[in-house]
Amino acid sequence: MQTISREDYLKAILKIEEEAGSVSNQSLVEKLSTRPASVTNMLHTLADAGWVEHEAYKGVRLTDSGKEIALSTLRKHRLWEVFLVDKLNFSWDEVHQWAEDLEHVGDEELTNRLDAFLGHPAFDPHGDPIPTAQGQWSDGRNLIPASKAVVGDRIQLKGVVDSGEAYLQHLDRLKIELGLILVVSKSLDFDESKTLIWPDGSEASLSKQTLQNMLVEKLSRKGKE
Amino acid sequence: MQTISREDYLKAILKIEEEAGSVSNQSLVEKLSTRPASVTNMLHTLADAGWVEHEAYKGVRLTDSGKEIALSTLRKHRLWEVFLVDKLNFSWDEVHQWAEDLEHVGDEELTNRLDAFLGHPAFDPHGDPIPTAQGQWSDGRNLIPASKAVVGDRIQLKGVVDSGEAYLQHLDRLKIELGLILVVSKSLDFDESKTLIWPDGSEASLSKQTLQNMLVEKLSRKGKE
DNA sequence: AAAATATTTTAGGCAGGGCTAAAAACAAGC
DNA sequence: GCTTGTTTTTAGCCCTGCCTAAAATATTTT
Repeated sequence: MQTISREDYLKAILKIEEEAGSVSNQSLVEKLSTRPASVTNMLHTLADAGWVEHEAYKGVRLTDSGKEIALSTLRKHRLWEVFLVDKLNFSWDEVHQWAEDLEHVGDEELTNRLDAFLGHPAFDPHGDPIPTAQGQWSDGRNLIPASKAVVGDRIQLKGVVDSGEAYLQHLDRLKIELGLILVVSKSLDFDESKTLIWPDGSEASLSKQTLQNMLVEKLSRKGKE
Repeated sequence: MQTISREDYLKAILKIEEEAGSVSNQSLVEKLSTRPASVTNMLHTLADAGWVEHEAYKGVRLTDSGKEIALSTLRKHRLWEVFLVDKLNFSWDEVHQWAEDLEHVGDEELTNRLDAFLGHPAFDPHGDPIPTAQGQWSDGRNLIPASKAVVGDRIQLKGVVDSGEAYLQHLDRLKIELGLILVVSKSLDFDESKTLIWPDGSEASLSKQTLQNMLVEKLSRKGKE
């Protein structure tokens, strides 16, 4: 049985704060696949440590020190993911679980050396931004879901909303990977699917679902990036 | 507080079996810096899992499956040490603790990829042999403690008996590292210290203690390896 | 062989995280 | 404003590994 650490909770709270604004017990139950009572327990632990502020029945908020730990853990996680993909040649759908373990190893010094060894990557294998050693991680990019692209657009895949194994493997089967440039050739309004053209000239139609989870950068309609 | 895992116990039992032949509760208490009751507890756990055979008051012995796990853990530990030194530029006295954590991450697949990435190293940064994926790890080398070398011998440092921080840092201060070739120029029988000559011509006298912990290969008295 | 010493095991607890079942608080509907 | 239903918390217990203190077994000394 894989036990969920304090850091895992902090990371989850951080993500939910961003996605939804407020963090309920329920939202943590879902994100972490655990039970309400376990969450309540842990929130007490985290509050006692000064990492969150918790008001019974009202939800939870990261304190500054909690956020610092969450970002530092996220940084380690994403750097190790880069290591696993770039150096050990794992594919992007295989790395999450190991990174989950690796993120609990090492201190700031080790993390910084790993960062340097990897060449200070800005994004992980799923296109998620890697926080800096100083805890900065404003994305800076202006990405939109591919579902928002219209006919004629040249779009480049820069990230995914869902980095679950199933979805990533689905993209693999479609020969879609980070950096790939596609052109929207047709848009079926009734079911919101779109037909896209690959650089090699082949084309295929992607479902609304698939498109919503692809984060793309819109390149100029004809020219270059 | 850093908790000692089952694998750590198996590794310790393996080492003590080799060093001393039989493994007492006491020997584990010392090697793992813990308490007798904790050891007894864990030995029950390990025996229940079928990894050791334990007879009360008589000692403990690894089973085949226990030995397999111990060797596999040792392999992971030593490969990660190579990673930390070769890739992240840590020094040989800094890596043990992190490797202790890293060895619990990943499966055989990850370990084999790490092994390949590192170029299938045969020895870790302290000169200890790295077991193969098949659990082989006969050393093959014929190393002797430097204390056994006599005047005129050319010796090359290939390993250390004690890989504790203090000893390794002591060697660092003496500009002694793995691979270094020294020549024995003088031997003081009364306190068993020896004077050695470095490749750059400088010389220094090492104590019996220091010499006993250096594992060297005796090169031909004049020629090459 | 008895006494004294050393080692190992049992007994009983602590802490971290997890769980179920039941109670309490909040939110909605009428 | 009361009833129903959902969410959150409390209560009580499990498991792993750790600990101390005390009892049991070995070993050594006399």
